[in-house]
Amino acid sequence: MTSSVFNSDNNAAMVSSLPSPPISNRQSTNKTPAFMLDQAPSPSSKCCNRSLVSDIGSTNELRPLLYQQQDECCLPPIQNVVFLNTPTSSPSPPPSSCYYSSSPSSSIESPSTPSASDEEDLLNSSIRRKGSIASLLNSDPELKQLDEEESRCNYQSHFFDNIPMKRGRPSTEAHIDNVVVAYKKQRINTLDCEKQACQSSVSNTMASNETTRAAKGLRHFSKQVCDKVAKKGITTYNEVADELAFDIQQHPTVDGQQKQAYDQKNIRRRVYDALNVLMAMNIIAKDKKVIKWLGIPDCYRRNNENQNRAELLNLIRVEEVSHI
Amino acid sequence: MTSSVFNSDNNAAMVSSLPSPPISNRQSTNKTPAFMLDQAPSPSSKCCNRSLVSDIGSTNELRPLLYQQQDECCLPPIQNVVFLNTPTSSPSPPPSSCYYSSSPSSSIESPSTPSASDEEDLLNSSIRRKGSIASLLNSDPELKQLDEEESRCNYQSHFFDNIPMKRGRPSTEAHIDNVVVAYKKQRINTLDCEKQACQSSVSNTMASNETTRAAKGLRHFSKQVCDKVAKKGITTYNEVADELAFDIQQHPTVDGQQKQAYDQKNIRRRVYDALNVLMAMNIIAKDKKVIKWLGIPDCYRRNNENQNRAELLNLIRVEEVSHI
DNA sequence: TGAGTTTTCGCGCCCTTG
DNA sequence: CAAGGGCGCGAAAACTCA
Repeated sequence: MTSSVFNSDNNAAMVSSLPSPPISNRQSTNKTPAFMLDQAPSPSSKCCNRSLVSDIGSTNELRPLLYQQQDECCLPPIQNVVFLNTPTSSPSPPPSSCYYSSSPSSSIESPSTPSASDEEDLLNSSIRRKGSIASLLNSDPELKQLDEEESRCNYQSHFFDNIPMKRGRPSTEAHIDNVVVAYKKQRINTLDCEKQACQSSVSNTMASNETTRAAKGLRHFSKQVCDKVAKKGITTYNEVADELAFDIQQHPTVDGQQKQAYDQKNIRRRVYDALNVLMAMNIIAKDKKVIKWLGIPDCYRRNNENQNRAELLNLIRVEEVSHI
Repeated sequence: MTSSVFNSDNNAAMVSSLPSPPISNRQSTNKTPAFMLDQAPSPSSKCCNRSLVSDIGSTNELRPLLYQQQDECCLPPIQNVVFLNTPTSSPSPPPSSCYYSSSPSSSIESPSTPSASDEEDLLNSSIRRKGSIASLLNSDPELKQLDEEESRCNYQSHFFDNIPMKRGRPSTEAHIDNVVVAYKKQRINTLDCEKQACQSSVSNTMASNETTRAAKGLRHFSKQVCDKVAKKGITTYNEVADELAFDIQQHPTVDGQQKQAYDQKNIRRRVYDALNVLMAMNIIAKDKKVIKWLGIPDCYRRNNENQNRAELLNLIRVEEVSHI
């Protein structure tokens, strides 16, 4: 019973009719966890709460949720990053820019797109793997933006070193280039991330139709979970899970709603995973059913010693130049 | 079938005979299957790195640990977490401050490693590692300790910085340089994180030998994964997983080695989960096999929209109160 | 290229906890 | 009993290699 069904993509269409597995777990909880207003999609930020109760017939479990919201929040939607795949279309990050929009720090995001030529190569390489999430995440549509990021206060840099690919060692110089590129890219990511923080999953609009790993899985859900919790400040598992399930289900995805195929049960299970990791890092705290956003512990923050970093950057930069 | 086996505490003894679950994935295929030492915690084993090869018959599947990877990946042994060699092994978080002290932060495979004198220890490290500090510290008995966290957020931290040393990629010097630079950069982050790590669950003093959920599971592993990545700055899945597996395996826990019971496979699987969540949050980035610590994005910090959030929080809180 | 391996990790069964 | 979450099978993705 239950399981397997989900994979088929299209079932989404028939939403209600979905063969959804018995979701034992979900059932709308009764207790209304305090806070949240149920239902409402209040557009404005606050909204959200799990309220959507689904509860349908007792037996039925599909996803009745409603509302959805996505306001600000953080992290870049994973998927967005996708674009690279598009053949011609180019990496231009579509709406991506939006994410950043509101970020206070802003200043960044100019989607200009010129793009560093070299990077392209990297991209290509990555592209082939269609969608590894990682690649998607790291994909660098925006390398160019690096500069800007700099401005950003703290981006971080470390990364750069990334490397080549393939198991064998790549040739040196090639490697170097990669490294550099990688570095740049990463910077970008960082930025985005920050900015994006604002826009949350919204962007999913695009890309998303993947249905592939990039569009589902822990990686995908955890970002959303984090954003939701961050946004709400205090919430509950059910609230998060319900919203997430709802969002996903609703996900227009233009073409198809295959996505919704993902079973709620699965999403719910994943939410636990994501929350646990966040809890482990003390980014959120949970007491009973109440989940609180704690924020990032300072320790993890990246800017403390900015200056040091700055130095390093310069240093690096120098190297970069020399190499190139 | 399968599963459950591990839980029994002693199976360690009969290593080979373990009913080990079919480890499909792992299988040591030809390439030197390295296995961990299943059996007893051999105290002195030098092992450490993925190198341990024990190779068993091809068929055998026991804990084939893992890595075997080929060249490049071979990371040096890890660890850093030195000090806790103490025999008795108390879980008590020692001087937390120390842990990181000498960490060589080895990261990716540097075969040589001359620079750090200590490295030699690494070899032995296995022994000392016995209880990785991290694990000890982090062991979370605390699932509930929310309170602390709160305080944590800003705790402060003493940081000790570690000094890095080399890491190097074998070939190309250029690359090496980059790496070095990277390393430096990362140090910065690392530091923060490290500090944090220290205090993190300090309170755990007790507990650890739980074997219960507090001592295992995603929640437990993710903290460790995070700390490791933060510390190393740049690393790889295998490095992290191997270390983690090793630490856990070694974990003396005085009384029993029940812990080691945790199958490596499980740990490895969990590491993927943890890394994915961190990736989703842009705390780390992965490119190919290289995992980089990015640090926490500012967006998560609580200031920007703080006010907004704060408002909501209050609002919610109020509700909470009323409801409860 | 395609077959064969490995690495990742989706997914959800089912055992713990509350 | 329901919420929580350990755990690991099996399949997709990423690589290797001939």
